[in-house]
Amino acid sequence: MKKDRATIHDIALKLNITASTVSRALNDNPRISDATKKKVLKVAKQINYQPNHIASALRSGKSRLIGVIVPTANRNFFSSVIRGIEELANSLNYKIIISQSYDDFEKEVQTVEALLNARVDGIIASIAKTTENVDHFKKVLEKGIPLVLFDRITNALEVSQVVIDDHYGAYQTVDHLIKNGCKRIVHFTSNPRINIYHERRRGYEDALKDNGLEVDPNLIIFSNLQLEDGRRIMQEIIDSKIDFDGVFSSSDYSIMGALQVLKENGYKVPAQVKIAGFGNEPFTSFTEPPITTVDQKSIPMGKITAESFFELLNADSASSVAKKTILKPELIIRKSSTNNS
Amino acid sequence: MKKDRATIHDIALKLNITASTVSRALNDNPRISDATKKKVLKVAKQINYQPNHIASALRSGKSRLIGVIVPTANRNFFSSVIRGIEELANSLNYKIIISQSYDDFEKEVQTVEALLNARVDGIIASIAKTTENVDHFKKVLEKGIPLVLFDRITNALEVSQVVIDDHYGAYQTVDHLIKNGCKRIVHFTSNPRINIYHERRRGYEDALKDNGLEVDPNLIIFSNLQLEDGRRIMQEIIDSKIDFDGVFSSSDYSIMGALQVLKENGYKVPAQVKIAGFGNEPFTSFTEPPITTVDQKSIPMGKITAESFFELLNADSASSVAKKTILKPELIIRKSSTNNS
DNA sequence: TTTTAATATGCAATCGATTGCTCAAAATAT
DNA sequence: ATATTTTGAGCAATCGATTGCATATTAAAA
Repeated sequence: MKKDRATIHDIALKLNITASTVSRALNDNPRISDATKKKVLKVAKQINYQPNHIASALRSGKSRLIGVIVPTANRNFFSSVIRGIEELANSLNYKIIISQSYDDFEKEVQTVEALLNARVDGIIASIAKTTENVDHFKKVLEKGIPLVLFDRITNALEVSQVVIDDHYGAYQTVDHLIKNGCKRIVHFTSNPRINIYHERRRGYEDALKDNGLEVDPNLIIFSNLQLEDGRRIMQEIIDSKIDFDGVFSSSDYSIMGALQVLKENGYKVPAQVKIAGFGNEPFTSFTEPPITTVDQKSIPMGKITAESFFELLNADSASSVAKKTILKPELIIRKSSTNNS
Repeated sequence: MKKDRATIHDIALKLNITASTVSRALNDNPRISDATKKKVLKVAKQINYQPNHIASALRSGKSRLIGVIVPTANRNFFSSVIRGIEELANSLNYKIIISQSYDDFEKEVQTVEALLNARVDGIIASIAKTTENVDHFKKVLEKGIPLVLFDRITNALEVSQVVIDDHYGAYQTVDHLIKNGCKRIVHFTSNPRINIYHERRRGYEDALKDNGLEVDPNLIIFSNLQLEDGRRIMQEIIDSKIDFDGVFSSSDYSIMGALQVLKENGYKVPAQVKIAGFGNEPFTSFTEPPITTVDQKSIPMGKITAESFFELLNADSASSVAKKTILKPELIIRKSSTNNS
């Protein structure tokens, strides 16, 4: 069990040259002759040399690590985005450190700190639900480290951002529900300080108005949008005898809970109540009936997020090219919201 | 936009002491007086000093990074295990680098290599489905770097491992199906070189035998166990007119596909066909009927995996304490497999 | 043949933190 | 008052790779 790893000095020793030459040979520096390069490569392979990225990072100041912060990797949307980021990053010889904030502000702050100490070359993040203050991200910018936000963004920061047009997605969905006969549509939403919920709600309201329907505040319910929240809220609405014939949720999880409760209470979906969620989580296609939802274009989002990141990374810090990319989401119509079923 | 980060030398300069002293002060070394320590701490805070882990890693040879390789983070089981690992790791001041192999052998090999180059202090992994050769993991061991495997393990390696008792889980499930009247149970399985599928199949066969039923090779179907595989296989079985009254799948995804096809073909579940999956993915409780499945105890598994890892890390490399932990999974009985529905 | 220009490599400093060894000053013991 | 400890810090090397600035050798030009 030999623990010692080969270094460029070991190679140098064997060939009776200096470490500098070895280093240059390995980096394909034109100042080194092909003959030497070949010899170096050969010995490197022979003694199983593996570069020490730590040493290189210290010297160059570049760790080739990117910190990625998501609320939770356990969601189709986030893991797809991560995959998109990872693909581009890996092809450019970067590794990503995935960290989860679990939607907890404190954890997010600590994570940012830890990533900075690990000397990541940049950070890509989607903000936690409970985050109301972004000083920790400001610190990142102050250090001149590239930062790109996606999906859960904030306007308090001058950074590159990638989002979908949440207003559009919600508008399309609600318009679709109305076209299918809904007149009293309940809306599940969450903390309005979070851009995505705010925008989706605006889309909901605008669609109602444009179709000559009234916005009834009693139909707009705030929660954490988990499955249990959907269940609880749906039951409360049913119990309160409020009149409704549709539900549009900002999350697939809470609409799932609502669907369960609706069925438990004998409501026919979509005959009596039409419903739609947001996020296109895979399970929405497994339910009975399958649930209409909005696809967030996670793959392109990951790709574009990574592209924006590397653009920033390669830019001369002076011309900080903070730009906002907005993708169009896609309404996925399934049985839960249509008449002809 | 100042990019320069403070170092211990900056602190030393301000206080007219040496960097060594600062370093010791920050590490609370007893050889430094309290007065000096206080001054150092004060200046450190004042100039917003943040330790450079890279430099420290180079010198100490410890990066305080743990590489975690999973087939995909986009699965409830894996993300739960990751969470368990992360919690313990963070509390000990370690960060984890999560990498996904996407169940691809080549990617796994590259990932291991990349993690080694990043000089992680150890690796925790669940092996990719397509991996048939574990030389890349052997290399990890040869370097004396702690390696712990969970769930998808291999016997070709002398390392600490954490698994559930797959045989037990499968046995319980199949026994349950039989007790509920099934006599011809189809089994969806995958590559038998992967321990979990092999064990689950053994459990399936043993349960049949112990109940006086025959093992019919025609009922054992190999695939990748994705949803589409489940759909395809189920349709093929139906088309082939093979007699069956139950399906036990080694994966929740393929049983989901099977359920869809069964319903599309007019089969009543569970009245005519009883089904059960494995994994307790959240969506199994959302389906109609909800699907009986096996919970893999992901939270304890993550915790125990991390514990085993740190045990190895702290052990004197001589007494390598490779140990295997086996957790009991839990059968979650739902409507898809019971009579009284 | 001498000068100039390429070409190939070496030297030594550097990145920031850590640590074994040395040493001066202060405290205690004889 | 001298000898011995104890305490607090400094010096310099180290981790492994990189790089600006020589330098030696060879080739081409004058």
